[in-house]
Amino acid sequence: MITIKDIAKEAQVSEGTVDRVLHDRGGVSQKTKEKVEKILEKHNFKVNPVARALAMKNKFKILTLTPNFDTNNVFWKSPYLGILKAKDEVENYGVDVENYFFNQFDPSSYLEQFNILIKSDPTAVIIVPTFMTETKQIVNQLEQLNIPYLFLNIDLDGFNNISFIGQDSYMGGYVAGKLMHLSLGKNTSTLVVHARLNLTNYHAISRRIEGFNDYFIKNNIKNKVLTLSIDGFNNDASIEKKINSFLEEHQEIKGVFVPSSRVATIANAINSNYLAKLQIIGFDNTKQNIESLATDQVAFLISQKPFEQGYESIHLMSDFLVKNKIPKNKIYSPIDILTKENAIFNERNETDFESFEQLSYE
Amino acid sequence: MITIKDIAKEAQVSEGTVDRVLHDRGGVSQKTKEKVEKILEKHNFKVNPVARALAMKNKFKILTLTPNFDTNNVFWKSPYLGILKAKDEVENYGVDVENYFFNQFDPSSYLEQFNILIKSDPTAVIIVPTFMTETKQIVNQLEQLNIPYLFLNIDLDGFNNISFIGQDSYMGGYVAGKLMHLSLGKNTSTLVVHARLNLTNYHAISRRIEGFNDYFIKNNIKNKVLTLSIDGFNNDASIEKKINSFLEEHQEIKGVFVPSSRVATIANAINSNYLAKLQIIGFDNTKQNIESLATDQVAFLISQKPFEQGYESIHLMSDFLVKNKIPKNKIYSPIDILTKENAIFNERNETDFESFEQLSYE
DNA sequence: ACACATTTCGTGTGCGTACACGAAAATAAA
DNA sequence: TTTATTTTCGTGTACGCACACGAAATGTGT
Repeated sequence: MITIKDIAKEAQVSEGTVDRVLHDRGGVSQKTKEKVEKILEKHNFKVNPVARALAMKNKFKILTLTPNFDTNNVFWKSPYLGILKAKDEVENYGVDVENYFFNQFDPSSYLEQFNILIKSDPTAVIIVPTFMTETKQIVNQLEQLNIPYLFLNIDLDGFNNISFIGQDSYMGGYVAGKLMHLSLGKNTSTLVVHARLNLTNYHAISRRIEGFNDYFIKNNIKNKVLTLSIDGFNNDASIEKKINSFLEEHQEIKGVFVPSSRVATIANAINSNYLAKLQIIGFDNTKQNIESLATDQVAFLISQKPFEQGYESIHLMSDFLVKNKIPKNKIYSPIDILTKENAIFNERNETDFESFEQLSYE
Repeated sequence: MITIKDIAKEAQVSEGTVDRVLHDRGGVSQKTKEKVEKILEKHNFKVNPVARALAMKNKFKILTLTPNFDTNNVFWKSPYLGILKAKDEVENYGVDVENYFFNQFDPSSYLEQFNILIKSDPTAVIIVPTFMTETKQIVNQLEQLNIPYLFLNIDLDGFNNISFIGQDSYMGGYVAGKLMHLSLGKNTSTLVVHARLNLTNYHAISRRIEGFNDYFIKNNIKNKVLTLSIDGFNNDASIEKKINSFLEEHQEIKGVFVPSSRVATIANAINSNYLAKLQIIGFDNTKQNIESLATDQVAFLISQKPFEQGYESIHLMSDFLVKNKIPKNKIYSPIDILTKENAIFNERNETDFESFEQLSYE
């Protein structure tokens, strides 16, 4: 392993000079700079990230801005746990991680939390860019301060985010279409249920529906798709009423596609006599959803490894800061197909983390 | 962050003494040992793995023993690539990784390579325990030398391996059964094709078949399962002849289940007029198999993330050595359901690694 | 009491890098 | 040329831990 000292000796300069060249700190004459660079190149020198981390202790601060979660809306817990796990791991590299949360249904809370966040002088930021207009403002500030930022889970175009980590929504819907087709055969009717005012993931949701429909179109399969919009997902009684009367009217419906993580809520709302005859497909491996897989209420879940998304986002950013690794522009999570049987194998990482065991010291 | 120095100060001893207590090196009186331990406990002290790694430079050597691969049998390339990627990452922790390969059809080559490996004085070993008898001998040596070992991909019971990383074969087959059922409906016939003399993964293969059959039994679904054994997979012409004449005889067969990674070979051997009418399901995301998904020869692949298996095995062992993390006894890989559509999203990590980009220095 | 062995512990150095400080060299101003 | 100024660079210390070396403390036998 070649070290800075080796380079210095070969270039007949001091270690300090090599360091200045490496980090472009200036104060080196053009001549010696070139000499050192040539030797660096020749040996394909890479700084030892471990030593660097030790020396840099606490020089980096990654702040995250993600939606909060509660018992009703638990999806965002997974990325958060992933972030926590990664936080533990990058701490020793001198990277500090702190989390800020906002209400995913309230744009002003998004901005507000960002304004608190930015005061802590972050080295880099990871955000779930839930609202378009507000994200533009946020990004403006970040770019002025020269702070790198990464988009998590929601993919907005037209920004200079160093990367995006999340699922290809269109293809997620497309796969859902395929599974629906497999389960039902041709010539059936399916119902798409979504919230009317889902500002949050509007983009993702509509892309999923698009993909779902396209599957049938592109493969030339007849499938009558009905759509039911629901006003928010908070009033269980009204959901029940609405969906069951709709199913009453449209007895031909054999499958239900819920292009969001609220599929368990929908499944629970459906009367059991309808439920038994329906193939329901939805998104995300929340606890509730997994439960409804297990009880055969839901046939398939398309999952996107939210835990890993959070986990990876921190590592990606940490590697960017510590090791100067340039990430890919878009990092697509797997489109996991979950059934009753394979679901438990899928959430391994997350449950492992929650029951994390480690000796307290050597 | 609490350091050894802090502990030493609080215990009114030197750093050296704390170090001796931490590593149980002896030479510390019972009294001071207890005093130090109490303070260690109180602060939940953990050594900084980064500093430890820097100080321990090149003290650890992980050796792997895995089957080799070639163009005909490419499955084992993925774990190897995963191992290579991890090797890069753990190098800076003072962990050295070296790989040894054996012929997975030849027990003596397995033993032979191990005997070469063991001479290099490994700190820990990762093996794919392909042969039972020989593994017993190998493990014997390892345990006498007090060398920790981990099983990769193949799960043998009755050993003191610190962990197993791989798939639950039974459940893999079970999920395959479910997919077959979904594709074909009830009351059909399916064909299970496997090699007659597959010493290699005999255990895994038979567990998969078991799971496959159990799906239909447990869910009370009629399905006539026929079985076709093939002598090795090397003579393409003989495979073609055998399988097509079998399909000729049994026109009722609607699905083919290949409980191994050789599914593409089988699919290629089948005449196209049969092929179009068959649902074929097999295992593993090899290049050939993915290809046959894309061309609609194969309907589903059950994949087990071999790249990640290799990758994780190194990190697990490295964490065990460097950070003294105790791994879980069994680590099950996901049972990934691959289709034409989602396959490309599944192999991300692996392809990312092959086209790995990183600045040469800071 | 002494000499000696043994146990117990403190000090110092190295791992590879970051960065502050100040010295030497080069340049500009007098 | 001398002095002041700027540019260029070398030295030293810190990061937290592992481990070698040897000193101090304790114990043993006479």
